[in-house]
Amino acid sequence: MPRPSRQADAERIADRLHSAAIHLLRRLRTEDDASGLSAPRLSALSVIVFAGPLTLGELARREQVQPPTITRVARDLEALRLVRLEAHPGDARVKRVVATTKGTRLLHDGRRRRVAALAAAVAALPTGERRKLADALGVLEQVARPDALPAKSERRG
Amino acid sequence: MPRPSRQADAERIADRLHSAAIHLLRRLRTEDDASGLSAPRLSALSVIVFAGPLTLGELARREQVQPPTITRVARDLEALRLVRLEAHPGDARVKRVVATTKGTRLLHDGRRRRVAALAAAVAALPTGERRKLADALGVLEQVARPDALPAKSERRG
DNA sequence: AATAATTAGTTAGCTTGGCTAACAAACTAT
DNA sequence: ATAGTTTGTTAGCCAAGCTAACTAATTATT
Repeated sequence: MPRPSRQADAERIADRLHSAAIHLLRRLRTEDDASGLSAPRLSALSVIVFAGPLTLGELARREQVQPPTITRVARDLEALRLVRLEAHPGDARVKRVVATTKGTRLLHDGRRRRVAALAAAVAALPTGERRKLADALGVLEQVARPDALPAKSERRG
Repeated sequence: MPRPSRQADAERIADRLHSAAIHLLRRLRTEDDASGLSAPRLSALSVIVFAGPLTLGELARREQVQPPTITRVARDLEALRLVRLEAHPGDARVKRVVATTKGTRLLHDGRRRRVAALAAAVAALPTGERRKLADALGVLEQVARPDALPAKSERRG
């Protein structure tokens, strides 16, 4: 058979990636009960824990959602005492989100539990397969990043 | 540093995969406008198109959602004339979902558009990186399949 | 200094897509 | 005939996304 064009190849990869991501998350969602946190909350908490204190706007951009969505997530996480909302010194418009000890602890425990089932499946893979997955993670993360997309038809590199 | 245990390795992979999947889908969701179909509808339509006519129950299992969710998705897709709901010959309880020509066409066009941005990012990758991604797709799909996960602590194989 | 423009975040209200509980209809087994 | 099972629907809830419209605070302009 003729070698598929780079474009066709990329589209096939993108399509399968898309589909796999959908099914992966559906599967993981069923594990939510264990951690007690939904995927978006867990994701936001994760950013707060790992990316240190940051403003709501920064968090919204990181999470690729609109400001009102972050307002609610932050409020909910605060009600659970997993984060604190602090005034920004020097700019009274801004609020900073900081993880509490409880939040940090819950993140690690909960997240581990949440991915436990997936981790088990990964651990059950033959070494070669697991290696393939590990090798692709960097690219995957890069491709999943919002700025990975060429704006319209630029960056044709 | 000491080589991480297989378990720790698997957990780290699972964790990053989880995170990447979340961000990937968020990114893709913003492309929804182009196709006019949301991710769940597109996914369901895809199954209907590729897995041929199937019953609502089968579709629900495939999509890993509960029956009422599928009822609604099917109703919406039918309202858009993308699928038809037919009586099952020989069992009046059952409904079969069949893709219309319009549905099949829209799937192919829409899905391509939907993943276009992702495909562009993939196409922009250096060949080696793109190869890594392609190599991991099979494993990724396997891991994303619902039965890939050991139920509780069974299926340790 | 006053005012205009911009920025950060919130509130209100809508939409989609999950879920459970309770049900109707149809099929199957006793 | 009747009891139980299976298939799908209806009703009603919740989470999490969005836009539009707003307040408060900062920055820029006159």
